[in-house]
Amino acid sequence: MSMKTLMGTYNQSMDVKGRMSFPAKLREALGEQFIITRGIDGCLFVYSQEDFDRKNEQLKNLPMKASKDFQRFFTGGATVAEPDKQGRILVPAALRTWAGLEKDIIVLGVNDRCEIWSKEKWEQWGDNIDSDALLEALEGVGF
Amino acid sequence: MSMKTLMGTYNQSMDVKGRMSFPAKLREALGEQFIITRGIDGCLFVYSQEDFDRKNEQLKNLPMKASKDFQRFFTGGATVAEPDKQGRILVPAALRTWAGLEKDIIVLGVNDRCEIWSKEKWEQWGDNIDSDALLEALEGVGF
DNA sequence: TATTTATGGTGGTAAAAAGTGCGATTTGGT
DNA sequence: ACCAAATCGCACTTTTTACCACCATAAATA
Repeated sequence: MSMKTLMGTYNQSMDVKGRMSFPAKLREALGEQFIITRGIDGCLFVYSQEDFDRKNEQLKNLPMKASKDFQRFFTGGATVAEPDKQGRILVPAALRTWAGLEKDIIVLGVNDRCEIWSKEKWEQWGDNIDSDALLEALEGVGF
Repeated sequence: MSMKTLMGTYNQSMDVKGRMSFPAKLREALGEQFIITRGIDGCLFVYSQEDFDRKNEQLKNLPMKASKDFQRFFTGGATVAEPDKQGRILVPAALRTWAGLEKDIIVLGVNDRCEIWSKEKWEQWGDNIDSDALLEALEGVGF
Protein backbone atom coordinates (compact mmCIF):
# COMPACT_ATOMS: atom_id res chain seq x y z
CA MET A 1 0.00 0.00 0.00
CA SER A 2 2.22 2.75 1.22
CA MET A 3 5.89 3.02 0.47
CA LYS A 4 9.08 3.27 2.40
CA THR A 5 9.54 6.78 3.72
CA LEU A 6 11.58 8.93 1.39
CA MET A 7 14.14 10.96 3.28
CA GLY A 8 17.45 12.70 3.23
CA THR A 9 19.26 15.54 1.51
CA TYR A 10 21.51 14.99 -1.48
CA ASN A 11 23.80 17.25 -3.48
CA GLN A 12 23.79 16.47 -7.17
CA SER A 13 24.82 18.27 -10.29
CA MET A 14 23.21 18.68 -13.65
CA ASP A 15 25.07 18.26 -16.92
CA VAL A 16 24.79 20.67 -19.84
CA LYS A 17 22.02 18.59 -21.41
CA GLY A 18 19.81 18.80 -18.37
CA ARG A 19 20.46 15.37 -16.96
CA MET A 20 21.24 14.65 -13.36
CA SER A 21 22.02 11.47 -11.55
CA PHE A 22 19.16 10.85 -9.17
CA PRO A 23 20.30 9.70 -5.70
CA ALA A 24 20.57 5.93 -5.61
CA LYS A 25 18.76 5.53 -2.31
CA LEU A 26 15.74 7.45 -3.52
CA ARG A 27 15.71 5.68 -6.87
CA GLU A 28 15.58 2.43 -5.05
CA ALA A 29 12.50 3.51 -3.13
CA LEU A 30 10.67 5.08 -6.07
CA GLY A 31 10.98 2.25 -8.55
CA GLU A 32 11.79 1.94 -12.25
CA GLN A 33 10.11 5.15 -13.23
CA PHE A 34 8.49 8.06 -11.54
CA ILE A 35 6.74 11.37 -12.10
CA ILE A 36 8.24 14.84 -11.93
CA THR A 37 6.07 17.92 -11.78
CA ARG A 38 5.90 21.45 -10.50
CA GLY A 39 5.96 21.81 -6.75
CA ILE A 40 5.48 24.36 -4.03
CA ASP A 41 7.95 27.18 -3.40
CA GLY A 42 9.66 26.86 -6.75
CA CYS A 43 10.98 23.32 -6.45
CA LEU A 44 9.97 20.23 -8.42
CA PHE A 45 8.03 17.39 -6.82
CA VAL A 46 8.77 13.77 -7.59
CA TYR A 47 6.23 11.01 -6.94
CA SER A 48 6.10 7.34 -7.56
CA GLN A 49 3.62 6.48 -10.27
CA GLU A 50 1.24 5.09 -7.66
CA ASP A 51 1.32 8.10 -5.38
CA PHE A 52 0.91 10.43 -8.33
CA ASP A 53 -2.15 8.51 -9.44
CA ARG A 54 -3.52 8.67 -5.94
CA LYS A 55 -3.06 12.43 -5.72
CA ASN A 56 -4.75 12.89 -9.06
CA GLU A 57 -7.64 10.74 -8.00
CA GLN A 58 -8.20 13.05 -5.06
CA LEU A 59 -8.00 16.13 -7.23
CA LYS A 60 -10.38 14.72 -9.79
CA ASN A 61 -13.08 14.45 -7.18
CA LEU A 62 -12.81 17.98 -5.90
CA PRO A 63 -15.13 20.71 -7.18
CA MET A 64 -13.75 22.23 -10.36
CA LYS A 65 -13.87 25.69 -8.93
CA ALA A 66 -11.52 24.82 -6.12
CA SER A 67 -9.18 22.53 -7.98
CA LYS A 68 -8.89 23.66 -11.59
CA ASP A 69 -5.93 25.91 -11.11
CA PHE A 70 -4.00 23.47 -9.06
CA GLN A 71 -4.67 20.69 -11.55
CA ARG A 72 -3.32 22.80 -14.38
CA PHE A 73 -0.28 23.48 -12.30
CA PHE A 74 0.26 20.01 -10.95
CA THR A 75 -1.06 17.54 -13.46
CA GLY A 76 -0.38 19.79 -16.41
CA GLY A 77 3.26 20.10 -15.49
CA ALA A 78 3.97 16.42 -15.04
CA THR A 79 6.33 14.21 -16.99
CA VAL A 80 7.54 10.65 -16.63
CA ALA A 81 11.18 10.23 -15.68
CA GLU A 82 13.06 7.02 -16.34
CA PRO A 83 16.58 6.70 -15.02
CA ASP A 84 19.05 5.40 -17.62
CA LYS A 85 21.56 2.65 -16.94
CA GLN A 86 23.70 5.06 -15.01
CA GLY A 87 20.88 6.32 -12.82
CA ARG A 88 20.46 9.61 -14.63
CA ILE A 89 17.18 11.31 -15.40
CA LEU A 90 16.44 13.98 -17.93
CA VAL A 91 14.62 16.99 -16.54
CA PRO A 92 12.68 18.55 -19.42
CA ALA A 93 13.75 22.02 -20.41
CA ALA A 94 10.43 23.54 -19.40
CA LEU A 95 10.67 22.26 -15.84
CA ARG A 96 14.33 23.12 -15.60
CA THR A 97 13.60 26.69 -16.51
CA TRP A 98 10.57 26.88 -14.27
CA ALA A 99 12.52 25.69 -11.24
CA GLY A 100 15.64 27.66 -12.10
CA LEU A 101 17.80 24.53 -12.19
CA GLU A 102 21.32 25.05 -13.39
CA LYS A 103 24.41 23.26 -12.20
CA ASP A 104 24.12 22.67 -8.47
CA ILE A 105 21.05 20.75 -7.42
CA ILE A 106 19.63 19.64 -4.09
CA VAL A 107 17.35 16.63 -3.85
CA LEU A 108 15.27 15.98 -0.75
CA GLY A 109 13.32 12.96 0.34
CA VAL A 110 10.16 14.19 2.05
CA ASN A 111 7.90 11.34 3.14
CA ASP A 112 5.95 10.33 0.03
CA ARG A 113 7.70 12.64 -2.41
CA CYS A 114 11.08 14.01 -3.37
CA GLU A 115 11.85 17.61 -4.06
CA ILE A 116 14.37 18.95 -6.58
CA TRP A 117 15.77 22.39 -5.82
CA SER A 118 18.31 24.68 -7.34
CA LYS A 119 20.98 24.96 -4.70
CA GLU A 120 20.58 28.69 -4.69
CA LYS A 121 16.87 28.59 -3.91
CA TRP A 122 17.34 25.89 -1.34
CA GLU A 123 19.87 27.88 0.59
CA GLN A 124 17.60 30.85 0.42
CA TRP A 125 14.82 28.75 1.88
CA GLY A 126 17.16 27.72 4.67
CA ASP A 127 17.90 31.31 5.45
CA ASN A 128 14.25 32.25 5.60
CA ILE A 129 13.22 29.47 7.87
CA ASP A 130 13.41 30.30 11.51
CA SER A 131 13.70 27.72 14.20
CA ASP A 132 11.02 29.23 16.42
CA ALA A 133 8.45 28.64 13.72
CA LEU A 134 9.66 25.10 13.35
CA LEU A 135 9.41 24.51 17.05
CA GLU A 136 5.84 25.73 16.98
CA ALA A 137 5.02 23.27 14.26
CA LEU A 138 6.55 20.65 16.50
CA GLU A 139 4.19 21.45 19.33
CA GLY A 140 1.23 20.49 17.19
CA VAL A 141 2.47 16.97 16.56
CA GLY A 142 3.46 16.13 20.08
CA PHE A 143 7.17 16.40 19.65
CA MET B 1 6.49 0.35 23.77
CA SER B 2 8.81 2.85 25.35
CA MET B 3 12.54 2.51 25.50
CA LYS B 4 15.24 2.57 28.10
CA THR B 5 16.19 6.14 29.00
CA LEU B 6 19.08 7.36 26.89
CA MET B 7 21.63 9.31 28.90
CA GLY B 8 25.21 10.40 29.25
CA THR B 9 27.85 12.41 27.44
CA TYR B 10 30.42 10.83 25.15
CA ASN B 11 33.44 12.13 23.31
CA GLN B 12 33.92 10.57 19.90
CA SER B 13 35.88 11.41 16.81
CA MET B 14 34.99 11.38 13.17
CA ASP B 15 37.23 9.89 10.50
CA VAL B 16 38.01 11.47 7.14
CA LYS B 17 35.14 9.62 5.46
CA GLY B 18 32.56 11.01 7.86
CA ARG B 19 32.19 7.93 10.02
CA MET B 20 32.13 7.95 13.78
CA SER B 21 31.86 5.18 16.25
CA PHE B 22 28.56 5.55 18.05
CA PRO B 23 28.78 4.98 21.83
CA ALA B 24 28.16 1.34 22.63
CA LYS B 25 25.75 2.01 25.46
CA LEU B 26 23.51 4.14 23.31
CA ARG B 27 23.69 1.72 20.41
CA GLU B 28 22.53 -1.01 22.69
CA ALA B 29 19.44 0.98 23.64
CA LEU B 30 18.58 2.20 20.15
CA GLY B 31 18.74 -1.11 18.33
CA GLU B 32 20.21 -2.38 15.07
CA GLN B 33 19.46 0.77 13.18
CA PHE B 34 18.21 4.20 13.94
CA ILE B 35 17.48 7.58 12.38
CA ILE B 36 19.60 10.71 12.39
CA THR B 37 18.12 14.06 11.43
CA ARG B 38 18.43 17.77 11.97
CA GLY B 39 17.73 18.94 15.49
CA ILE B 40 17.36 22.11 17.48
CA ASP B 41 20.23 24.54 18.14
CA GLY B 42 22.40 23.15 15.39
CA CYS B 43 22.88 19.61 16.65
CA LEU B 44 21.63 16.37 15.13
CA PHE B 45 18.87 14.33 16.73
CA VAL B 46 18.94 10.56 16.80
CA TYR B 47 15.75 8.57 17.16
CA SER B 48 14.90 4.94 17.21
CA GLN B 49 13.21 3.80 14.03
CA GLU B 50 9.92 3.45 15.87
CA ASP B 51 9.92 6.92 17.35
CA PHE B 52 10.82 8.40 14.00
CA ASP B 53 8.09 6.52 12.19
CA ARG B 54 5.58 7.68 14.72
CA LYS B 55 6.49 11.32 14.35
CA ASN B 56 6.59 11.03 10.61
CA GLU B 57 3.21 9.40 10.41
CA GLN B 58 1.73 12.37 12.21
CA LEU B 59 3.40 14.77 9.83
CA LYS B 60 2.25 12.92 6.76
CA ASN B 61 -1.37 13.44 7.66
CA LEU B 62 -1.21 17.17 8.19
CA PRO B 63 -2.21 19.53 5.38
CA MET B 64 0.73 20.35 3.15
CA LYS B 65 0.44 24.04 3.82
CA ALA B 66 1.01 23.61 7.52
CA SER B 67 3.60 20.90 7.43
CA LYS B 68 5.77 21.38 4.35
CA ASP B 69 8.47 23.46 5.96
CA PHE B 70 8.85 21.28 8.95
CA GLN B 71 8.86 18.14 6.85
CA ARG B 72 11.64 19.53 4.72
CA PHE B 73 13.60 20.17 7.84
CA PHE B 74 12.85 16.96 9.67
CA THR B 75 12.21 14.25 7.09
CA GLY B 76 14.35 15.94 4.48
CA GLY B 77 17.24 15.88 6.90
CA ALA B 78 16.82 12.29 7.95
CA THR B 79 18.92 9.27 7.18
CA VAL B 80 19.04 5.69 8.35
CA ALA B 81 22.16 4.90 10.33
CA GLU B 82 23.32 1.32 10.54
CA PRO B 83 26.33 0.67 12.72
CA ASP B 84 28.88 -1.57 11.03
CA LYS B 85 30.67 -4.45 12.75
CA GLN B 86 32.84 -1.98 14.57
CA GLY B 87 29.94 0.12 15.77
CA ARG B 88 30.54 2.99 13.40
CA ILE B 89 27.90 5.00 11.57
CA LEU B 90 28.23 7.16 8.50
CA VAL B 91 26.92 10.69 8.86
CA PRO B 92 25.98 11.94 5.37
CA ALA B 93 27.83 14.93 4.04
CA ALA B 94 24.77 17.18 4.09
CA LEU B 95 24.19 16.60 7.80
CA ARG B 96 27.85 16.89 8.62
CA THR B 97 27.99 20.25 6.98
CA TRP B 98 24.73 21.42 8.48
CA ALA B 99 25.79 20.55 12.02
CA GLY B 100 29.37 21.69 11.52
CA LEU B 101 30.78 18.29 12.43
CA GLU B 102 34.49 17.90 11.93
CA LYS B 103 36.85 15.86 14.05
CA ASP B 104 35.77 16.16 17.65
CA ILE B 105 32.24 15.10 18.35
CA ILE B 106 30.04 15.03 21.42
CA VAL B 107 27.18 12.57 21.71
CA LEU B 108 24.49 12.97 24.36
CA GLY B 109 21.79 10.64 25.53
CA VAL B 110 18.68 12.73 26.22
CA ASN B 111 15.67 10.67 27.25
CA ASP B 112 14.16 9.28 24.06
CA ARG B 113 16.74 10.72 21.69
CA CYS B 114 20.45 11.27 21.32
CA GLU B 115 22.12 14.43 20.18
CA ILE B 116 25.27 14.74 18.09
CA TRP B 117 27.22 17.98 18.48
CA SER B 118 30.41 19.38 17.15
CA LYS B 119 32.59 19.77 20.22
CA GLU B 120 32.98 23.42 19.44
CA LYS B 121 29.25 24.18 19.37
CA TRP B 122 28.68 22.06 22.41
CA GLU B 123 31.18 23.99 24.48
CA GLN B 124 29.73 27.21 23.24
CA TRP B 125 26.29 26.09 24.32
CA GLY B 126 27.69 25.26 27.74
CA ASP B 127 29.19 28.71 28.07
CA ASN B 128 25.94 30.44 27.27
CA ILE B 129 23.74 28.47 29.57
CA ASP B 130 23.04 29.44 33.15
CA SER B 131 20.97 27.49 35.56
CA ASP B 132 18.62 30.29 36.48
CA ALA B 133 17.58 30.62 32.87
CA LEU B 134 17.02 26.88 32.73
CA LEU B 135 14.62 27.04 35.62
CA GLU B 136 12.80 29.98 34.15
CA ALA B 137 12.13 28.14 30.92
CA LEU B 138 10.46 25.45 32.94
CA GLU B 139 8.21 27.77 34.89
CA GLY B 140 4.65 27.43 33.84
CA VAL B 141 5.05 23.99 32.35
CA GLY B 142 4.81 22.34 35.72
CA PHE B 143 8.27 21.05 36.54
C1' DT C 1 13.76 21.69 -52.19
C1' DA C 2 18.04 20.36 -50.44
C1' DT C 3 21.55 21.61 -47.14
C1' DT C 4 23.17 23.57 -43.01
C1' DT C 5 22.91 24.70 -38.20
C1' DA C 6 21.11 24.95 -33.70
C1' DT C 7 18.87 22.47 -30.06
C1' DG C 8 17.33 18.84 -27.23
C1' DG C 9 18.01 14.28 -26.21
C1' DT C 10 20.73 9.54 -25.81
C1' DG C 11 24.53 6.61 -24.91
C1' DG C 12 28.96 5.49 -23.28
C1' DT C 13 33.58 5.86 -20.84
C1' DA C 14 36.94 7.40 -17.64
C1' DA C 15 38.06 9.41 -13.50
C1' DA C 16 36.82 11.51 -9.10
C1' DA C 17 34.39 11.30 -4.95
C1' DA C 18 31.75 9.08 -1.59
C1' DG C 19 30.82 5.17 0.98
C1' DT C 20 32.09 0.41 2.93
C1' DG C 21 34.73 -3.28 5.05
C1' DC C 22 38.65 -5.11 7.38
C1' DG C 23 42.62 -5.55 10.42
C1' DA C 24 45.84 -3.59 13.46
C1' DT C 25 46.81 -0.42 17.00
C1' DT C 26 45.57 2.68 20.70
C1' DT C 27 42.77 4.30 24.42
C1' DG C 28 40.29 4.20 28.64
C1' DG C 29 37.82 2.18 32.28
C1' DT C 30 37.70 -1.45 35.80
C1' DA D 1 47.07 -5.68 33.11
C1' DC D 2 42.98 -6.89 30.78
C1' DC D 3 39.08 -6.20 27.94
C1' DA D 4 35.93 -3.80 25.30
C1' DA D 5 35.49 0.18 22.76
C1' DA D 6 37.30 3.52 19.79
C1' DT D 7 40.66 5.16 16.36
C1' DC D 8 43.36 4.91 12.26
C1' DG D 9 45.04 3.53 7.84
C1' DC D 10 44.35 0.96 3.74
C1' DA D 11 42.00 -1.43 -0.01
C1' DC D 12 37.84 -1.94 -2.40
C1' DT D 13 33.13 -0.94 -4.34
C1' DT D 14 29.53 2.03 -5.70
C1' DT D 15 27.89 6.37 -7.03
C1' DT D 16 28.50 10.61 -9.17
C1' DT D 17 30.77 13.77 -12.28
C1' DA D 18 32.71 15.44 -16.41
C1' DC D 19 33.36 14.58 -21.07
C1' DC D 20 32.54 13.36 -25.74
C1' DA D 21 30.53 11.38 -29.82
C1' DC D 22 26.24 10.54 -31.92
C1' DC D 23 21.11 10.90 -33.35
C1' DA D 24 16.76 13.24 -34.34
C1' DT D 25 14.06 17.16 -35.11
C1' DA D 26 13.08 21.73 -36.40
C1' DA D 27 14.35 26.14 -37.81
C1' DA D 28 17.34 28.79 -40.98
C1' DT D 29 19.60 29.44 -45.21
C1' DA D 30 20.77 29.12 -50.03
